[in-house]
Amino acid sequence: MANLQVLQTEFANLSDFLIALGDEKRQAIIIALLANTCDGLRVTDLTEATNLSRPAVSHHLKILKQAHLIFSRSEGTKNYYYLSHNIQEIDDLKTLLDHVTAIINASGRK
Amino acid sequence: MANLQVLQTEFANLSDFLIALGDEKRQAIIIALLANTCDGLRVTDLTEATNLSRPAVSHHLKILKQAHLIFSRSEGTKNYYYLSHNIQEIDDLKTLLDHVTAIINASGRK
DNA sequence: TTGATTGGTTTAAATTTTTAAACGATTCAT
DNA sequence: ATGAATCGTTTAAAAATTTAAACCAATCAA
Repeated sequence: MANLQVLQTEFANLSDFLIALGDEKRQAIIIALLANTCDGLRVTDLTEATNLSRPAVSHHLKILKQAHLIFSRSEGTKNYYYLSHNIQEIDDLKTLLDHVTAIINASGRK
Repeated sequence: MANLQVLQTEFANLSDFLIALGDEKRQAIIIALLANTCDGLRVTDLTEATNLSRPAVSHHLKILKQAHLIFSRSEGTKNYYYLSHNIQEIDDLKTLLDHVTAIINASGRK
């Protein structure tokens, strides 16, 4: 039924995800990871792909990880970063968008 | 087919929209507008609904307007703000999310 | 016309975000 | 062990965002 209280909660829960997706640098990281989902990419790979410094990449990876967009695997000193194959937030965001359009349509018709 | 170039364009075109949606203050404005889509809300209404100052509300309204989320109508000195009833970006964002999941699923299966 | 109301803008300050330099910890090869 | 390589962290600086105070323009009522 999507009342406004539910909507507010959905919005709040998706803030980190939306902020993570909105930044162009992080979009570049996501796209680089999308291009290589087989064995993961390391920080140095991503610095080349994005023209960012290593600490900057590391920082954005942390934000993406907190937003549950990526995860990582360690082999010795090497860390491989992947996109999560099952991103719950994608479905949650679609649900939120559906709720918004439902409310807009309902009030427009009354 | 959603290759990566297309995806990059889709991402870039939605940056403003995603950034606009990610901020909690703007979420509060959106929710206030969702609660009243009949005759619109004025800046002073929104300052009460959000506990923001008038310049802050004005600033966020500008960002929301640039993201095509809202529009306004003037009656004399009074400006009424509405949610757009037809937000193209919502459909665009859903398309983008579908492309992302399609790519993730395709590579996970290979 | 005068005074009051509404609300956008500008400037500057405060806050947050982003970045880089330096450092530290761990692993691997020799 | 020793040296090299990988990469996260911390600190501080730079950049961007957000906010408020003050100001200005336009409209309306008297």
